[in-house]
Amino acid sequence: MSGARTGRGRPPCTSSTSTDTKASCRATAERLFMSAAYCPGRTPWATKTSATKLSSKSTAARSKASPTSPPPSTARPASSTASSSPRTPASSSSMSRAARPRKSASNAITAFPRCANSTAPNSARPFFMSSPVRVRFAPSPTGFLHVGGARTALFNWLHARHTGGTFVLRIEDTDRERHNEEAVRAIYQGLRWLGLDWDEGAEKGGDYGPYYQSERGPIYERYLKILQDKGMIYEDSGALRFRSPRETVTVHDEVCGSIPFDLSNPGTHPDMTVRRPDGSWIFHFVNVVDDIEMKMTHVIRGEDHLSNTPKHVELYQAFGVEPPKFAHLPLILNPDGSKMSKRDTGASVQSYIEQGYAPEAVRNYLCLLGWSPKDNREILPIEEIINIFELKNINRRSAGFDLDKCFWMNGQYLIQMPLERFADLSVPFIDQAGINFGTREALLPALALVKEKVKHLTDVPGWIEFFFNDDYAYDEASVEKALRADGALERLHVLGDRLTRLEPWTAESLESAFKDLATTLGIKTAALVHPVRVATTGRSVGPSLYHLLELLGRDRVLQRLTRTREKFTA
RNA sequence: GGCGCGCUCGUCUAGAGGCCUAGGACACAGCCCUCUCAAGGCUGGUACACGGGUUCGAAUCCCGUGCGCGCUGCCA
Repeated sequence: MSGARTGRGRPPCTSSTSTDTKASCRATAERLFMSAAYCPGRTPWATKTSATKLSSKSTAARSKASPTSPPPSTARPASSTASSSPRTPASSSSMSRAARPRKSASNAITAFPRCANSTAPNSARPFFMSSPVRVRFAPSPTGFLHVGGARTALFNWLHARHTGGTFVLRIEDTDRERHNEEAVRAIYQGLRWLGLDWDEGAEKGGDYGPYYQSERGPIYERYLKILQDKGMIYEDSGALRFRSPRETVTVHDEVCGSIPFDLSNPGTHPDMTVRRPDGSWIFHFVNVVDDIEMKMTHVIRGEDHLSNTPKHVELYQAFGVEPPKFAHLPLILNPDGSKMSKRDTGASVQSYIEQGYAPEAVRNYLCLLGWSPKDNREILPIEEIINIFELKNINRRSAGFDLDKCFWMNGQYLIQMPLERFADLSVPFIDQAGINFGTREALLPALALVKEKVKHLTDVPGWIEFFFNDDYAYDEASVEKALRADGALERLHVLGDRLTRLEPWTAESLESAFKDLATTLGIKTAALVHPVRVATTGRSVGPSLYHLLELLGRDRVLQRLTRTREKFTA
C-alpha cells in the first residue's frame, strides 16, 4: 500500500521542483478558468491512471502490494539498497524525509505531477505566491452552531487572518425547503460571539454572491449544462448522475498528506447523484460549484469529508479547474470517544453562551483541539495564535472534548481579564437575575471583589447579590454552623460595639480590629470571621471578609449585625 | 463488508532515529498559604495499542494485527 501513496513514498528530489510545478499549475488553471471556451477532452492535471491506476480487482493486491507495486524511485527500494551500501549523512537524512508521512505531506501537496507537462512559463511563480487566500465556512442551517462547526470556522478564520486572506461565510441550504432564517441566525450569533468575523458572505455581501445556496439555482444550472454538454451527465429514474471517469484520484491534503483513491469500481463507488428528480441539488455538486465560483483557494473542513473528496476532485477535473488545496480537520469527539452530535453536552455553542463562558476562553480552548503552538503555552491571545497558526501544524488524530479543561480555562480568562471587560460580560447575567445594582460605578467595586472566584459568569449574581439587596436570604446550613454555635451571637454584639468606633473604615483596620478582639476574648479570629460573614452576607463562602465589609460600609454592616442577632436570638 | 483516517498519561498535547529512566496542561491525591471558597506554590501517581522488521540505537521509519472513528445516500 505504501508504494501507492505518492505522498509517503515520494523521492526527495521531486520536492525541490514542486513549488514551480504548482505555480505553473495554478497559473494554468487560472487561465483555463478565465477561458469559458476551454473544454478539454481530458484535463491536463488529471492523475495519470496508467501509472497509478490499479486493476479493478486490485483492492486486495493493493494492500499487500508494497513489494511489487511501488514505482522504482520510491523510498522502499531505496532502503533495501541502502542496507548494502555505505551511508552518508546526506543520504540518510534525505531518505528519512522521503519516508516521513507528516512532513512529506506538506511537500507533497504542492506537487501536481501532470502539471509538469503544462506550458506555463516559470515566471508564473510570483503570480502564485501572491495569489490571495480565500477560505470559507459553509454550514448547513441545522438550527444551532455545533462546536465542531465552530472549530472548523475558527481554523478557516485563523488561516485567513494569518495569511491576510478572505474569510467567506456561505450558507449551504441546498434548497428552499432547507432555508430557515432562524437556524441561520443561530449560526451568525455563534460565530459573532466567538469573534469570528467574516469578510464576505451571508449578511455581509461581496462580489461572489448570492451566499445562500438556495438562491444560486441558475448558477448550478449553468454548471450542469457544462457537464451535460460533455456527456458526463445521465438520467437515472428522474435523478441526474455524474458519470465517473473511473480513475484513481489522488487527494492532496495539507493535513493528511497525499492519498490515492481507486474509484474504478462502480460497485463500491457508484456514480454520484447531482440533482434529484424534484430539481433540488445534491451537496457534492453545489459545494464544488460554489467553491469554484467563489474562487476558494483552500477547503478546510471536517475529516468526515475526506472520503468524499475524491468525488469532488472528479468534478473539479470535469469542469477543467484545478482543485483548491484541501485541509481536513480531525473530528471532535465526546469524552467516550463517540462522535459529538447534536444532543451531547456542550455540543452547541449556544450552551457556552448560556452557561456563562467568556467567548475568548472557548475560542482559545477550541484552538487547542487539533492544533498546538508546540511550546507548552496554552493560554495565549488570539493575536498570537493568528501569528503562529499554520495548517501544517494541525494534527491528524481526533480530539475528545474536555469540558473540565474548558471550564478551567474559562476561570483563567475571567481572572486575568480587565475589570471593565468582566463587567461587560457579567451585566447580562446580573440583569437576568433581576439584581438592581444601580450604576455601573456601584457595580464595579463589587465585581472586583468576586472576579477571581468566578468560574462561570452565571455565578456572578450569586456572588454579588448581597451587596445590592439588604434583604438577602440566609443559608440554613451556614446559619447552623456559624451562628448557632455557642456564644456566636454574643460575639457579634461585642464586635458590633467595636466597629461602631472604628476609624478609619478600611479593610486593614477592620482586620486589626478583628484580630485584637479575638486576642482580647482569647479566641481564634475565625470564631469572629465566620459568624460575621454569615451575618452580613447570609452565606459561609464569599470574597475577603474585610474587603467586603469595607465596601458594604459601616452603617449597613452594623444594621446587618443587629438584624441578624434579632432574627436568630429568640 | 469495502475504502479511508487515526492510535503517546483518564483527557488535550510536546515529540521529525540518540537531547526520552518521554516534557507541559486539565483532572485526581497530598502538603503549604489562608477569614471561608477559590486562586497560587510545592510534591506525587498514571502513557508511547500489540507483534514483527530496519538500525549500533525506534515513541519516531517499514510491515502485520487489534481497536476507534469516518465515508460507503436521491443527507450536509
